[in-house]
Amino acid sequence: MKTLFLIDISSYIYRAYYAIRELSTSQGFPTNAIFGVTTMLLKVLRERQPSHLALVFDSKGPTFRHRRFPAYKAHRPGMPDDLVKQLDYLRRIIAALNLPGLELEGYEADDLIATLTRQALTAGMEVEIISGDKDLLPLAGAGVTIWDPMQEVSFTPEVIEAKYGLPPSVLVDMRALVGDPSDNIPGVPGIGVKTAQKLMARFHSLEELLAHLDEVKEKKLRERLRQYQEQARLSRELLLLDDQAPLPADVAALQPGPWDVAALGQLFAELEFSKLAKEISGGDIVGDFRLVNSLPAVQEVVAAIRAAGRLAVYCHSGPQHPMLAELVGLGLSWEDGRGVYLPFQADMKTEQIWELVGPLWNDPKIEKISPDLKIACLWGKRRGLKLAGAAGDILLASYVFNPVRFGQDIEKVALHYLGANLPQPRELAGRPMEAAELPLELAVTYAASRAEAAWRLWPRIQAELRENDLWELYEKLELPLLSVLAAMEFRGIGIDLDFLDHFGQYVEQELARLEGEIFQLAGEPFLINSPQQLAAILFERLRLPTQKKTRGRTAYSTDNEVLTALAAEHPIAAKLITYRTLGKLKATYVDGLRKQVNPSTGRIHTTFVQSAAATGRLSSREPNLQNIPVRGELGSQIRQAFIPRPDYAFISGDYSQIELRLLAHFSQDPLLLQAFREGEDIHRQTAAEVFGLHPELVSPEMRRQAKVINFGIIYGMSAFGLAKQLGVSQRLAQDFIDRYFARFAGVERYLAEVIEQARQRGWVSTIRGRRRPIPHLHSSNRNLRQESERSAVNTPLQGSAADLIKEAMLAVEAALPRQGLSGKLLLQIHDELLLETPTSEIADTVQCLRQAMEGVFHLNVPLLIDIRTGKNWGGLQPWRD
DNA sequence: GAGCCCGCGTAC
DNA sequence: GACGTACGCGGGCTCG
Repeated sequence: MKTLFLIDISSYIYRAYYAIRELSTSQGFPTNAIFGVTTMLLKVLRERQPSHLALVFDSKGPTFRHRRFPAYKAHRPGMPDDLVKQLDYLRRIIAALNLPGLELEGYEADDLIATLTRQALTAGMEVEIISGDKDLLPLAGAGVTIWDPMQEVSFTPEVIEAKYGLPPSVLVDMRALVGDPSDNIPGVPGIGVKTAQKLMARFHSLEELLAHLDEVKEKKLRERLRQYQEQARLSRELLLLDDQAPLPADVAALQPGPWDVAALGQLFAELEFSKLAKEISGGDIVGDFRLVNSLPAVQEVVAAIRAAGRLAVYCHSGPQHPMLAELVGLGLSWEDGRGVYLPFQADMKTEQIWELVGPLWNDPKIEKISPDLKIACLWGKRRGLKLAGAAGDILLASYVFNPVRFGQDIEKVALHYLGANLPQPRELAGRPMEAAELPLELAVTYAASRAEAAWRLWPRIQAELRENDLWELYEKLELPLLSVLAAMEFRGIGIDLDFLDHFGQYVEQELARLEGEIFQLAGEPFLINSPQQLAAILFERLRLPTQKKTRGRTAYSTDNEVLTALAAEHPIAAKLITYRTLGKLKATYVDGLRKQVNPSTGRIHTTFVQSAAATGRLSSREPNLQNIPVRGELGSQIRQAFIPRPDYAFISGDYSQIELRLLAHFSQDPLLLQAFREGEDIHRQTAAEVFGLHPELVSPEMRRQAKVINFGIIYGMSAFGLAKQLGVSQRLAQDFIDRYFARFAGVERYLAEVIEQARQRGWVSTIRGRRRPIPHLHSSNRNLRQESERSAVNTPLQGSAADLIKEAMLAVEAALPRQGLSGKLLLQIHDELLLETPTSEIADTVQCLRQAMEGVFHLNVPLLIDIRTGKNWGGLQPWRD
């Protein structure tokens, strides 16, 4: 038997809008209702595969109920703007899904559903109503069920009877007694669900009840029913569904048609519904992907690439760094729709392949494109090749266009621009699998499709960069930087393993000792590293006073702040703090670093990720060398394990207060400018201004407070945050902030301008024109809005600092060889560059570094660096010229 | 056992 | 709820 599915679409639009957490595109366009409704529709189509279906809409104008009872639904507020905006997209998605829709002026969706239900039953069909609305429950009956796919509940007459104690047919009469304030249906005052259920169980209908009112024992109730009987009748009339709406009686024609997959893909891409886009994309990327496994065939490929003059590359390997792994194969593409795969594991010798392919790497006339050119550069370096003609890094370019949308994920970029699904290893193999382990024939598709996608993506992304004034940032800064980063990763940094191991042994002993003491004090052993178990010990067993909840607010926090407060209460707290510190050192920095040492070189090769941070900063991973401890006696021991090559020394150049200097530059605040121009200690100067003292009278405590205030300004901190940080009252913190802005009025004005501009155009920018979308500045959610304001304030400062140090890296790396110096960049730690240089060249290298870093941009204040040198990273000493 | 989230801690 | 940007560890949960 055929089933007609009737979808109460209007109510789902509202429900999705209110039920789904704030959801919008990276540009701030609200998408929560679109997403919710689309997900629901796809779920219905997927799970029920309906042959007959209709989306039923409410009519826009007044209905017979409004004419009957003018107050009907009178208190309903109009549709929120954020929802109105989404309707057009929904209309287009429904059109692309090719689903029939019904709407009739003067009728609510419920009436149309009732009418269609009657028609379908007459035509011998069953009906499934897709709705989450109670109003439709009376329709349930033989051949009619109501299903809410979002709650996964199905209402049959039996379910309804079990839930309400009444058959569906009586529900209307029951609700007529209760009324519905949200729709202004009056009902009988003083009668609730319970009473109404009882009455209906006894009398079975409103009219029966009114006809036998004498039989109602309770006097008050009886009188109320008598007094309000007309109102109850009116309520029933309003609630009763009209199944005689003048619809064409052709339910058999309500059939879904074929999807317009291209249109859907385009819509989902615009809306940034990457998961949905993937779900509907007719399938994997299609193309002609060939295995090339003979040397003559490789020669033909090379010739074809030379003729094309451009080459897209995908380096197929495991997830490890190129310095620790082997290349499995190369995916290559030089024309739309086609790609080849060169395996390094089958019949051909790796050396022979590289002999043929290497000249392509070295040839600047052949432009290179890749999802990740830095990796290609590194694999080349392993073979002694220099990657020339680097042009199109897909992930990097996508990041420059929008640093927050896709992460480092070629699959998402391809889906967005090409509407194509790049198959994952598990899709190809039918089970979870490491990419590098894929059997040859699957590796061909995997790698060649990625190269081919990069090939087609590049012109698209390149055009987008040019159209948005981002081309220069890409071409002049980020693209050349990737080669510098590759060189830094390739060099790695030396590690004194003996030192690290000895330190590790010491820490381990200390940990064992502390563990014993902690168990003693706790009275039982437990997992100290488990916040859950630790909280149980502290707050239940030891009955220590609880401090605060965790961020999820599910449990009591045991973080450092809490333990510090507890230190006054119980000796266990101080030991836990030390245990945590040491445990972190051991697990993350001793053991973690140990695992990353390249056994053949004794060096650590981090990966600098150029497309990760929303502000334009780099990040570092496996291992993260940008968060090696520096504070504390024990922490700095870790830095001492980092050493230069024999007869080399480390040089570190550290921008002094670069973000505050940028603040002075952007805001043009006279006092801040003056402070930096006079070379003052900026925190002391701030303290002098805020506390109204002569700088020489500023105490160390005042300076410390001023430093916190300065950081707070950069981060958009509130009085609450400042108070917490300083350990003063919120009132006093607000007072500090007020006095700061009274003195540095230009700063206040600038920060307000940044937010206002971001509000207007939806993004903020940095000194080199990098952009970051700030989507939620108009949000009605205060948290989200304030979070956006803080990002808007912080990003131009943090991001401009990132721009400048990146430029300095290019300058240093170019200047050193030009001056015949062999010092090399090893690490970047956001505002610091670490180099190693032959001991004999230290002085010259320092001068070169200083010039490069300080000369990178002429701010309205001096841009200064602090230089330190030394024989390990932990013991660097200030350099004196 | 893999994969994910949480709580926490490290850096700038 | 309340300070911006990252990454990584151990515990613990879910899922297969």
